[in-house]
Amino acid sequence: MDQTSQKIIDAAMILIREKGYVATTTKEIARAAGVNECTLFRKFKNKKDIVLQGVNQAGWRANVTPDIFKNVKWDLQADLEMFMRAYMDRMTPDFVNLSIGLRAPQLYEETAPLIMQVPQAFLSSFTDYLNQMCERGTIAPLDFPALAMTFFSSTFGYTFLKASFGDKLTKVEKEEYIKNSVQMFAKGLSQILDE
Amino acid sequence: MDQTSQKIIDAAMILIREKGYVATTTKEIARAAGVNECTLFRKFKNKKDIVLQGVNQAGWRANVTPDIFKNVKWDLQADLEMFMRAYMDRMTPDFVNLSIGLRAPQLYEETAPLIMQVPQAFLSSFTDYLNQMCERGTIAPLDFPALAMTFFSSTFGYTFLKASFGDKLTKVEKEEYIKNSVQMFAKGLSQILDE
DNA sequence: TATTTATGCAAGTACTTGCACGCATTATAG
DNA sequence: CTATAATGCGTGCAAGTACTTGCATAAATA
Repeated sequence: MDQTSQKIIDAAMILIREKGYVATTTKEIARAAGVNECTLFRKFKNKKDIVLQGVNQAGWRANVTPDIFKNVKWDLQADLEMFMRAYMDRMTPDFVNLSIGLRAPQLYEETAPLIMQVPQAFLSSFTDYLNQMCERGTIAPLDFPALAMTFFSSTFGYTFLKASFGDKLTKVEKEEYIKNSVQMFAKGLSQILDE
Repeated sequence: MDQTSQKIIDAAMILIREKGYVATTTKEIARAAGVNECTLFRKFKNKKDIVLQGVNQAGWRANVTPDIFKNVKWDLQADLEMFMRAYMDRMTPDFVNLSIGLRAPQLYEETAPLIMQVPQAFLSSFTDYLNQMCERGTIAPLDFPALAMTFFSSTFGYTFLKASFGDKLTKVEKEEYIKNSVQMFAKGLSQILDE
């Protein structure tokens, strides 16, 4: 990937996360990239080609991969915190807004599988973790796919809502949210064994 | 509101939730409404005016108001189920997609406060509920704004993810999700008192 | 019946869109 | 230094954009 093409991709992705795919024009992309508009079409097939190459670059994807969940301590509270924080640290408002900006019918079919990779990685890693905790006897056998979905939904939900509405919806900050949520989840999950 | 104007608004809102505000053209709106394009501009100031009148109509807002949370039974498990189900029944994929379609910089500033009303109504109603449950001695005093955010985030998150990815992300169905989530939340909230 | 009102229709405005071309200039590599 | 490739620039295009205008017609209202 040569420097000019990269500048074009970067400019396009930034504009898309600010105003969405449809509203982003090739003229704007060119101006933002500091190149002439026709250069876009020499480097890329068309506008769609630019963003498809963009979403396939590691730099334009939130770095939420299964291996960030590797160093678990098999301590429920500590691990839940790690899972939630790992997602929130990597899924910044920028990535949330980019995901939304890519939600154009013209390309959603092609980008959705990529966007979905992050939730899928989180869910499968976390379900695995719960299963192993169950095998270790730390938590009771439960519907782990459903509970993993609950935990992820609350993690994703907070991230998305914060990115969308900022402090106008809630003044609860990230650390306060993680602390209280994890405490409740940990108790909700482990309590069953105590009975 | 005369019949023609209503047809125009309805057509516009449906198109917007399918392809977003920017990608929806006035020509399409007119065709979908079965009227001539120039009629749009006789009835409304401009394209933006159409959707602003739309979002201000009750029919184009998810009917999540504080009073649907009124008939609480002061039974934690039952009430949590009611809260979550009330939101999910009313916030259909259609409304989720409409909210996303309205996320255009040209009008987000004006629509965001309206879109935010639903989360705000949920959060404040639910925080009130937790406070009253605390006064009744059913649950221990905790950080209720944070925990309300957790509960709402998981409710919203599931709804949003299902609307976005359908069954491709998770096979966990609504009732299964509600049942397991509520059970964990109820235990996570009430358990503190047991100690 | 007479008059207002709502609408359709066709044409046209001014502007933007993605995209293509030729040509001059620069940077790079042999 | 020379040849090749990459780029900037202007121009142009066909189509599409939101929006307007003038006029005919039909329906509702007086």
